[in-house]
Amino acid sequence: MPYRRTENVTRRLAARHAAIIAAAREAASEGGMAAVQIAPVARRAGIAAGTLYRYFPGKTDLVAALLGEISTGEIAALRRAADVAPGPLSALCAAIMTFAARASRNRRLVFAAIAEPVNAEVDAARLSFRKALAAELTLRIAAAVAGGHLPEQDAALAGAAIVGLLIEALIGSLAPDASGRERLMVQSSTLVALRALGVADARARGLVVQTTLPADAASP
Amino acid sequence: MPYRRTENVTRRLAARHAAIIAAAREAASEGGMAAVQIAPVARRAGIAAGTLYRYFPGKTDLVAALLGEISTGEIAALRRAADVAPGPLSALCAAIMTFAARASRNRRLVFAAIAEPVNAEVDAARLSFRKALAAELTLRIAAAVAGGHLPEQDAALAGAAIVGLLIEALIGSLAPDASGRERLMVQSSTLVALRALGVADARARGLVVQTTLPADAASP
DNA sequence: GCACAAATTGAATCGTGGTTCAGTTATTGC
DNA sequence: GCAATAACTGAACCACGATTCAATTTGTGC
Repeated sequence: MPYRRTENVTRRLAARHAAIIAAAREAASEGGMAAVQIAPVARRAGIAAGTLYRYFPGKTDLVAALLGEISTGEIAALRRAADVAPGPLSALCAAIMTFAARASRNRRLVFAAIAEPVNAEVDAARLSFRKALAAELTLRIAAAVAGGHLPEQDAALAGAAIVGLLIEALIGSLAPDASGRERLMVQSSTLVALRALGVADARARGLVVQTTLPADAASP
Repeated sequence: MPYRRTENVTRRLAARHAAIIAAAREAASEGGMAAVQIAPVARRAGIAAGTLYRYFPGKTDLVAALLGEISTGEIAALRRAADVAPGPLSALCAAIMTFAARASRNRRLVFAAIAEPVNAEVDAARLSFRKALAAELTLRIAAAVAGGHLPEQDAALAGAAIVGLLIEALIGSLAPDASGRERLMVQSSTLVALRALGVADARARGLVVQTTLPADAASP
């Protein structure tokens, strides 16, 4: 019985799988979801178009995988930042700022992942990213409310609202420049977001200024 | 010289032009931008596909016209509501609530118009809708700030943020039901939006409760 | 009714981009 | 080196939806 998939090959296959997703990510970062096309992505990954189909049954699955990866990464970053904060309110602030900071870097990619429809099937994946994001914030908001740091409110509604607020303020039809201004934009947006949750202005300012994000808050 | 376009014909042509846009609007209301396709729209309008091209040079122009109409209508409604309010702050509140209320009705249509990419050319039209919306709010925010009813802030950033906040809270990955709950959702969202601008909670509640919208605030 | 022009039709055409597959190359165990 | 199997290639194929256009109908002025 000649040929059994050897360790070596398995590793190469896995590497390619990753390379394909990475290529899709690059494409999306540069040109949005519209730029995630089979042929270009395959070329970027250094394989033929047909080969891609040995790794993903169809474009839908590729995009879903990409969204999944992005989602996982963003949520993880957000948690990491929140978990090192001293209290519920500063955890919430850290979570918000982290999302804002990361969205402000990779504008295009995050926007594509969160707001660019592709087709009905992929939309499920996009929705679950949005939901995960909102859910994470909702959790933190609820915790802060429970601790008496925020007024009573519908945490789920507030979570969703914050996501929308940040997206539009930072990436939607945003100020076209923002070079260098980014840090300021992130802080201002976070401020508005905190106010939306009922944090008094003075307090919010203090929180935002003293919040330090983990080193990786804005990278991968 | 037989045949000169008579008054009667002109009227019919104009009616068809309107019928086509109306058909496109219906399609978008039901299935989002993806459902705005030449053949179905033409069928709805009661004409053949080819005929549509005598009214619009291409699909892009049709969609742009649709977006323009929606934009004009929404902005007008928003102004109407704000203009009858007694002061800058209640005008702002009325504007926000009006947008929220109208978006909450025609979810699909407003979402399509504001957030569903079609192609690069149409995106210009979509952007200008978003911008017009944000600009209108920005204006009212600036006025309220000037009058000392709101804390100093970047009105443009705030305007954009409010648009995003409302969209996400009301139509994005929103609660799937909302039947009957709509009125409540609109009020809650408006509350959050006002807080985001720095209106203290109690005051915001008062504003929202006492705000009465013009009769047409939620219809065409 | 007739000549003329505009308007309309809808089937054929075209472009784009995802998907398939017959042929080729790589890998493995002996 | 060889047989057996997997992986890979890229050009051909296909689906979908916008656009075109020759043929037809409708409207106008006499």
